[in-house]
Amino acid sequence: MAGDTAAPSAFELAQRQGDEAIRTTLLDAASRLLATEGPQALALRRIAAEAGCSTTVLYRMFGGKAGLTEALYIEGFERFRRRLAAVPHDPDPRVHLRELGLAYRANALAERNYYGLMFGEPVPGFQPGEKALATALSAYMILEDAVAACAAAGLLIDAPPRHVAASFWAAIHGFVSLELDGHLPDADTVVDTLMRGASSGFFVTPRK
Amino acid sequence: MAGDTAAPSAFELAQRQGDEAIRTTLLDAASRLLATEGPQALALRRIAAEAGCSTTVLYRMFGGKAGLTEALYIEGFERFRRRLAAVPHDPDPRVHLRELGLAYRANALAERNYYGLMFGEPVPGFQPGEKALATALSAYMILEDAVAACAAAGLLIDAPPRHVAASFWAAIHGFVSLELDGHLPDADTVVDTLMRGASSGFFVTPRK
DNA sequence: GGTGTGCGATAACGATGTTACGTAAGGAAA
DNA sequence: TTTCCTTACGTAACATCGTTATCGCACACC
Repeated sequence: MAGDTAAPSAFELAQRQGDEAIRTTLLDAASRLLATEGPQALALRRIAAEAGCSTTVLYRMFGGKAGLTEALYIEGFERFRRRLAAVPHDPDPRVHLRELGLAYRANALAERNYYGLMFGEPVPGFQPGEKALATALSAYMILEDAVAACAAAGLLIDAPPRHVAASFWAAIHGFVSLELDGHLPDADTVVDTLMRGASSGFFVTPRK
Repeated sequence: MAGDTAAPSAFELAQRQGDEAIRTTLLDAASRLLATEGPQALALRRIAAEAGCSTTVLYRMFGGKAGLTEALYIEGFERFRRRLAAVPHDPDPRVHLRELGLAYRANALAERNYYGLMFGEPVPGFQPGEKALATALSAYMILEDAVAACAAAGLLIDAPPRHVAASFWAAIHGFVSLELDGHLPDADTVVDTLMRGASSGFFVTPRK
């Protein structure tokens, strides 16, 4: 009959373009499952079925679940870094830092399953490897640079800028974690108090 | 021969004292496994073997893995609350709040597997129920009361004390989370900067 | 054209949470 | 005391998970 050949799966299409296309196709399927159904849906059989292939391909591309999780971890931090890098530079470095904090929160809320993968531990045995931690660091550097800009402008308290950056990161990260866990019912208003506290806590008013 | 009766297991000993003793025995075994080997070791067969019984008892006592996880979650927050409540009350409420923050960190470091269970999500599908969240809230209330004491002493900035308490919690919680994840190599010095920022950010010097 | 190499699907293995089944024990009623 | 019923427990089976072994097939290379 006419309909002898079924529609080619995403995997079959990618297969003609080399391993890199296969890899991104699988990663896309996994990413979609993570975003829409949460980390529970990150089962290898599930991902393979979604892409239209068998789990063997996942082992060839990622070595196993740990490798795939790490790839998603890196992808999450990449998206994170891009979002932070896209925040426009306000002339006032304090304002820029504040807007980075708000973008941090917005990104975490928009892709909470990625955020959980990056900072929670929804995949039982997973520990990020060297490359994964480097990617995380590159995202964090955007925050640290913003704090360094504040320091260069003489706006910072007398403390190592790196410690201030880590403290600021801890504050916004903790806030987001609690919010995602449902511990902060009125998070929208709390974030204002948090930013106010960070402003008056880490900054000094420059003597003109 | 003489050695006909083997040594009675922990479960058999508890069995003679009623269901409550059985429950605490199983919870003790699970708690020990969690503390020493991490959440990976929280397998029902493993816990049952440790206590000397079968998994059926776990289902009768806790209804399944979710119920047992919730019991451990509550136990973790209970320990947390007790530790925070044991912090001596410094006359200066600001000092008391600071020491609560340090106790928060110390407890998290001492029982990091419990902390991961409470704030991470190492058991794939687990969501805390109503009673669990209430227990968590009672621990948090100690922090909120300390902030309220600061407010009563006229030491707080012009913001709702509840928002200040939430912000303070977010900061120390985020710091601990990052430290446990290995993102803060020099955590010991960062905590000083964080506390300094919180002090000058959320407090005002009272006008005598 | 033969040959080998690697890729992918299928199936099996161990471990997990969960459920069904059989059994023994203990108490209540006759 | 005897009988019966309820309850508790252990064993075994089932579905699902990550992982690995096996087999077939297609393509490339000589």
